[in-house]
Amino acid sequence: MLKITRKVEYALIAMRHLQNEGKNKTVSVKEISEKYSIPRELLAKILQQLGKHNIVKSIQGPTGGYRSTKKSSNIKMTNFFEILEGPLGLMDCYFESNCEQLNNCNIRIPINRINDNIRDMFNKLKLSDITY
Amino acid sequence: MLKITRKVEYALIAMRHLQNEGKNKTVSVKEISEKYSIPRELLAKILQQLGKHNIVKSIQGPTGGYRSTKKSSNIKMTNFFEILEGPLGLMDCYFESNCEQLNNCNIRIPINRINDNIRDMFNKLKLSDITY
DNA sequence: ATTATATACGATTAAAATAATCGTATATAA
DNA sequence: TTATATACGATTATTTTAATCGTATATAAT
Repeated sequence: MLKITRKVEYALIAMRHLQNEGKNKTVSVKEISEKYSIPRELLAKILQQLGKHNIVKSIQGPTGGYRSTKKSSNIKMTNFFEILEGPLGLMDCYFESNCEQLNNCNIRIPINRINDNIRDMFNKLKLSDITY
Repeated sequence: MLKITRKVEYALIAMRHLQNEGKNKTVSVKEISEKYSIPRELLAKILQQLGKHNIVKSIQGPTGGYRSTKKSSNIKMTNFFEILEGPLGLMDCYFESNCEQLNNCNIRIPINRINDNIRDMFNKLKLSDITY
């Protein structure tokens, strides 16, 4: 529990790489996938997702690839995670609750309180805290 | 990602129940499993695990069941989680590293730093923060 | 003593979530 | 025109988590 997924792991590795190597050059998925032994197609999809949300910019065609766009110190980790993994909560009922047990669930309130703390923490944490 | 597992969820529900109802009486797995619609065998195993670590005390035979033992304000959530789920880290290499990529992994250090923060947070958080 | 009702626990099976791959389309620099 | 890049839906494989099963043991009540 509380593990980050490979998807997020790969995304972070790629972002850090773009941050360091990709300042003034575009970096292809191939280059990153080979350097860090990440399945190419999977990484491609991850970067596409990040592209849709303007975390990176894609350039097509040969000599194409990716660059980071926003200043990573502006990107909250909560956002970053949720782009890749959807709503971030210890339990699903933090966001939506079609849970049948809901009525006699006795931990919902305290768990949601803790969830707020975790979200606070990841709101304060910026992508740059990882990529620098 | 970052979700608590059903195992932990069930454990917390049971602990809160023991805390409230089980002050002066033993509570059977059956009672808890029925009240909260938790699979009985699964809950049994969870409580057995907690029993081994003296978080609860088991009494066998008819009229038997469980009681909570330690004061829940003394139980760190880190411990509680790790009894049920093993080492608590965002990535496995926080604890052991037979990871081949390790050399050219570029996010290990920052991720581990964040992990320390999360562990700090869950060390300060006590079971009683959830069960009261 | 016998019975009914509890926990103990290893082994197995089922279900769900993640990870990886495949196939086809499109963009574009050389 | 060709080679090399991203785009993306669909499928398959793998791993993790959840649930169940079967058998053994403890013990209170009768």
